[in-house]
Amino acid sequence: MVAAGAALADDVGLPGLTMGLLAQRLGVRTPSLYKHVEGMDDLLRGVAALALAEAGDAVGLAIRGRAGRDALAAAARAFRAFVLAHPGRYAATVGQEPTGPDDPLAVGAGRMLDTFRSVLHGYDVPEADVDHALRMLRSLCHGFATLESADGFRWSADVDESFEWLIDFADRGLRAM
Amino acid sequence: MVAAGAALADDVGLPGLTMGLLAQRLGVRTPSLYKHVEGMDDLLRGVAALALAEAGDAVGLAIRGRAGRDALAAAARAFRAFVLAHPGRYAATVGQEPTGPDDPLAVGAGRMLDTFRSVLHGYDVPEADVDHALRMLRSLCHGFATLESADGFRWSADVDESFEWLIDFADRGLRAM
DNA sequence: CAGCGCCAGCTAACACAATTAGCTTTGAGT
DNA sequence: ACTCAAAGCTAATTGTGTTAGCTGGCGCTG
Repeated sequence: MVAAGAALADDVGLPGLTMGLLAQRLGVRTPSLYKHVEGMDDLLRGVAALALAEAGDAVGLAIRGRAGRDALAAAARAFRAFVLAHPGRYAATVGQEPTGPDDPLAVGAGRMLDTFRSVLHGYDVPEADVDHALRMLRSLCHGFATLESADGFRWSADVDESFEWLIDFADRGLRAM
Repeated sequence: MVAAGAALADDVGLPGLTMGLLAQRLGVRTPSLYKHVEGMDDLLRGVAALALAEAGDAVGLAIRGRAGRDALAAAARAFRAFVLAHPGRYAATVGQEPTGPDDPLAVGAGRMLDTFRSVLHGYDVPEADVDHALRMLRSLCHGFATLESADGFRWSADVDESFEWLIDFADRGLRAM
């Protein structure tokens, strides 16, 4: 049922995700949803956790057997592809605070983080800089993907090309450390 | 009145910005707001336009008289500072599509863009790469600032330090072109 | 100065989303 | 066959956005 909510969010956008619409899509009356979910907030946290887990899996799978520039490019592309394919569920992840360390939300985020950390292993990043580099990669990927999925890049140049350029930029910067 | 809406959004968060609360803060009944604004959507677009204009001014002012690394650092810091100081109104800017080329939203975005373009003038970026570099800078700044304002950086390392590191990274990458 | 019309407020009312309470059905396990 | 819990339903409440239609004040014009 959280899965149905995630699919609906992808279809109609996160703000369009409504209890009534979800119930309708499930062929059920609205109050029945509360037998499965505590409320809208709970649903959103569930969707966010699902998105994080799926995205983490996709990125983790993409870098399997790769290292260095290959791994970075694969991870970035997989991340962007996921956000573009599932804009609604990804949007649910921003602004969610895990309730505790074993919250599915926290473990999903942690796995994603570990994946990017392993990408950095392919570069000579000093230990003290790893956290900063991680945040940089996250800001880049998150910023690009969310701007693109919100139609934030309106002017001319080709967006795919920009993304490849961006991967290249990050790779050169990391190799130069 | 749009200004009051923006201030309220900063106080209570964008989702907390409600017609009723805004009316209350203005000492007026809710329906009276519709004499000044067409509705919630219109209000949000107004807030977004205001935020874009203010942010553009702040960044433009920050780089005055600077060039190269100085300009880049000043622009990035001003941008981040604005988003942190005004999280609500900045959040209103994402996902807004300008209705036309003379929409205040579009001109605000354009001015911001030009400012960053002038920052790039301080580097030897080939003409063909300027758009890509612009998108990279926007993704970096937007991604970092939004993640930070949504409390997306939970783990240890110091966030200010990460941001300075990120400026440095971008500077080195741009100088190496 | 009287009258006119507009601006900005108000009340009443409606639509729709989230949520809760309490009843009913159904199906699995004893 | 009996029990009970899961999952559905209807009815009702609250909160938010929005529209319709009325009203009081204030500047203008005759």
